[in-house]
Amino acid sequence: MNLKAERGAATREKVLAIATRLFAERGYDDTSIETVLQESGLSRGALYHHYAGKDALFEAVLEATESAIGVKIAKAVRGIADPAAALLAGALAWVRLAGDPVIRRIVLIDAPAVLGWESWRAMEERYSFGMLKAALQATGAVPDDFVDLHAHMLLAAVNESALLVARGGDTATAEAAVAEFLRRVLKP
Amino acid sequence: MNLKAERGAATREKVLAIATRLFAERGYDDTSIETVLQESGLSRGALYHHYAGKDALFEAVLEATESAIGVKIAKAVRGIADPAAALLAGALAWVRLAGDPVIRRIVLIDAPAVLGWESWRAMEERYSFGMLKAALQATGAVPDDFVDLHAHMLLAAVNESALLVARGGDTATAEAAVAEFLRRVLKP
DNA sequence: CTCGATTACAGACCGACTGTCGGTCTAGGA
DNA sequence: TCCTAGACCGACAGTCGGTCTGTAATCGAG
Repeated sequence: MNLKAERGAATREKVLAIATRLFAERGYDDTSIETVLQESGLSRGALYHHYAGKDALFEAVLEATESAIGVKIAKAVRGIADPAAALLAGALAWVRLAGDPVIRRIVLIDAPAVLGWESWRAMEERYSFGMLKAALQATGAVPDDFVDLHAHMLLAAVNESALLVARGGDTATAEAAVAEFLRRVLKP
Repeated sequence: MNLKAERGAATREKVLAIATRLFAERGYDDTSIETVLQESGLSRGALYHHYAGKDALFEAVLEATESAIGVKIAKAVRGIADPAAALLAGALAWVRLAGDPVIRRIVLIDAPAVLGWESWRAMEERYSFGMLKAALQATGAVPDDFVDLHAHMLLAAVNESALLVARGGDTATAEAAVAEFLRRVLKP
């Protein structure tokens, strides 16, 4: 049971890569399973053998993307001792990452509508939001009662900046604005 | 040109109301034109005579909803002289409004994915965002360079709180958190 | 009042898409 | 060697958005 399992994994990976590209380029609705099939050279049956449906395929793509983001942000924060500085570094890294159209379209725009807000939120909790909340808690700058809500608001604010940059806004200004915004929120 | 125009307007209004309810209950994707047709007793031809397509119908629904929101928030702010206080009042009103599933699903979740982020942003600009930005500018609490970006971030943050409340969070806590958040952002 | 133009509405029809289902093939353990 | 499980195949059904042709009623000009 090795060759078979490997082949299966390779197929899943291939489909995942192609689907990621297509979802990012055209969005979820305008990406047909048919196209994924054509570009991957796979048959319908094969695809539906690995993924339960179009939704499930998207969810797998999202999961992989979020995971990759988590790794990159963790790398950007590594070695920074001061919690506030780490928070800022992470936020800025995220703003830069969201310039990537893949992340922009899949994670920020389509995901809530496709998965439903609940599932989307649950996944964010496991990745970017979880990290941000822990960092915010560590700074101790926010009353305990508000840590959760303020973490949500901060993440939303930073996401918004990322989207603005991705639309073609000035990156430098956006990063300065995020830094200033964060400074204000962290200083009572 | 009166009876005909009136009948047309009445039809549009009727379809709009039904579509609004369905979009809010099931979301854009899971609402079929067929269902709208059944519930309104209209024919396909009639609907496509008034609206260019499903997208256009959704856009009309969104426009009407945003407009209604604008009116309500303007009412909540009316008579408050202090810009910062008005900003806070408007934000809290918006948080409460977003408890309405219609607003939640249509404006905050589906709109960006259906219209595309650009068009969604353009419409927000004409309504809630436009008001928030003007109010923020009036407070003079934020450097001119950052007014636009901070307005975006604030709106996103407040939207997020609204979504959390709508999911079943504690309204009182959320409002307190928003107030505190706003206070921090406005005080350099 | 007459008559062409315009508008509201009707519903058959088409193409595209998603998801299902019975079946084939092959690797690898018993 | 045999037999099971998993990878893969492709025809098919059902749904849905959108188009097209046709009909009835209203409107405005003459």
